[in-house]
Amino acid sequence: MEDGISSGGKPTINDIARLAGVSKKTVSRVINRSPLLNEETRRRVEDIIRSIGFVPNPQARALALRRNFLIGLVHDNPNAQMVLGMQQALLSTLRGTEFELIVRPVDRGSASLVSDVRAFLERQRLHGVMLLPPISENDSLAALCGQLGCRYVRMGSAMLDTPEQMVASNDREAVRQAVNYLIGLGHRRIGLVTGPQGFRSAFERRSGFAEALAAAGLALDPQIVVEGTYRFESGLAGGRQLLSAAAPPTAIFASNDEMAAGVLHAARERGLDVPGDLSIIGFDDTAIAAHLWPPLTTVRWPIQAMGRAAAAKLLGSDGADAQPALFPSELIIRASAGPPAR
Amino acid sequence: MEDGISSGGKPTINDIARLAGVSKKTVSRVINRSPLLNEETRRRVEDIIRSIGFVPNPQARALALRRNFLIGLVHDNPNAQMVLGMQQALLSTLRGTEFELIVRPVDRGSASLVSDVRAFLERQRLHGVMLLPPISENDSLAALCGQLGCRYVRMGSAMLDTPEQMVASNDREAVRQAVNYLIGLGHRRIGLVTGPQGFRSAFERRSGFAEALAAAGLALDPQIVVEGTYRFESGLAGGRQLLSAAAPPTAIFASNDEMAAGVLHAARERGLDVPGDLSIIGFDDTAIAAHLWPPLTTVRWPIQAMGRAAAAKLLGSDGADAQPALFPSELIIRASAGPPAR
DNA sequence: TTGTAAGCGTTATCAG
DNA sequence: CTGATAACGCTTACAA
Repeated sequence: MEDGISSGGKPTINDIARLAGVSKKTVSRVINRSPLLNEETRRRVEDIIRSIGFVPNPQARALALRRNFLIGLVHDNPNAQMVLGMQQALLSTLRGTEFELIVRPVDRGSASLVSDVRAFLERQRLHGVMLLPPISENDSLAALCGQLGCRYVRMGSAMLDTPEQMVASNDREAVRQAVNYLIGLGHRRIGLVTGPQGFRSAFERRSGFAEALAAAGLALDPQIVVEGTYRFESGLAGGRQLLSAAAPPTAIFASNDEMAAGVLHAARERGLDVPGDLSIIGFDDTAIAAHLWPPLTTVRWPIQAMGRAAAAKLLGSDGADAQPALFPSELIIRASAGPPAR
Repeated sequence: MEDGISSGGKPTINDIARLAGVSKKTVSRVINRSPLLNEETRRRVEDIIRSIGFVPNPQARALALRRNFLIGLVHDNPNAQMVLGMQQALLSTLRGTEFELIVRPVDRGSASLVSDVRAFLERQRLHGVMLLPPISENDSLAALCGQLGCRYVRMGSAMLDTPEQMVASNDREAVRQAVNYLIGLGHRRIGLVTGPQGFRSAFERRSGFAEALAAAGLALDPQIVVEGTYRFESGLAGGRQLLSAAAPPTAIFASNDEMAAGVLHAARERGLDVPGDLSIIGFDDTAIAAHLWPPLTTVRWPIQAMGRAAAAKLLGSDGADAQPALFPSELIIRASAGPPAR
């Protein structure tokens, strides 16, 4: 049994070392792509590794390196679609690497948020974490990561950090475009359902809305602005309110698709034709958007591209710096917005 | 520095041992709730652990135990809502334990599916895995888990395994109820959009459909049965086909909500009133269902309860056996189904 | 360029 | 009941 595999379990670095006639440290160097290694030695060891089907034990590596091969996805997100989209994007980049994804929902309302995350990071010794909005907007969380020596990337609606640790959409600009589109269709009285206060995305979208109106010389009538929660019900309530205003809008921008769906319901309740009597634009291009009737004109942000870039930044592999930090959104024109009937 | 914490890093089991004046093995026993331990010793060690804020290093534990404190979620799922719902449910049970969730999408079409999963399980040495449909229907995968000594729980539309390793809905029964509801409303000609062949859920739902018709003495006319893919587009196409049949149905059961949304579009295209001219029932009660117009009557299965039960089974803690394996679904009556107009 | 010895922080073995 | 001592599989000094 001189050159066999050690008893029972999977082959270890020792087996490879013995078979290759080198020390385990050399095998370790091969695994870790150390540059100071005889090219021939490397080939020989690599051949054996391949033929045996040896895979280094991640637990042992984690212990020795004091660092796990795990990427964390930390979020407290009201938008299931976004979480899942990001997850898919991250995983598509992680696939084929030795990294795995570990998902960690947190409670942004909790007083212990920061200490919870700290405990999580310290325990798991993650290679890096992805922070999704809205907790990505929490600077103490980012500071914590830095302090713990854990890489991080924040996703947000605006640049909140250095480009190396950001993937950002430009919500303000995207909403400007959407509103300009409505103005171009002939709308002069445009209502707004905002997102909840305290969300940066809500702020950015509202700002873009206001800027577009201002640029077109249109007034922002507070009578047709209502705050929502990003949930369907608030869109429904907001829509009812706007449509029962003394001078109702001919178009409504809802700060996300779910609320836009609510506005659409409100329009239906009043027997309004969309887009004939009321144009509606949403934001996010979630699955629901294309499935509504009429299909919803909305803003799509490239979550797949953002997620992949984020993963690349987190892995810190070659070309991580080449990854963009700002990702333009796109107005997806469907049937829910059109020229005003009157 | 006699009784201080060892330099730099976090406290280890050694620090606790020294402070408590016991061996590290004793501390280990306390951590692992060994029964053969002097009660006073235990208290003393526990006090120190608490006061120091010691948390055992999971990487070291994983190495020594050859078993990670991780639960895997393995899926290849077309239904984002389900994946996310299951994730939330699992996490809500894992929260507060030492376990973390690691998400692993796989490709069910791949020839290397089983070996991919094997590699994953062997590498990560998971405590347990949750298998979501449709790959949960793959018996070789389940066998693999058993063989690797990895706990597993499968989610499915029918009992595919022992109750200890199953959380199942009863899709057949649920669809029977849904179709009975349509029959009760007065429908006699009911169309069906099935799920794709090879999916157990599609089979069960179709069976339930057929059984309900048979029980009511109604014929199952193949002219108004069409196979879908569980995607919106196939629902749209299927709806168009059914509605252009020589004798179109007055009601359609779509095997999931996404296809039901497609059927709804098809009805709108023809200017049909729903539910006046056509009743529609879906399955899943995904987010979209309540947001469609009219809100969709559909079948809801208790994914949260299933996920929590699954997590309990995976952890194998007290009461794991008390967890149910079969979870009844519920018909959610909204506005998309009503009495036929004629 | 390669090897030796000493960890990383925990648990298992097997005496006391 | 408790404690030395040796794993677990890999990496980082530090030599050679």
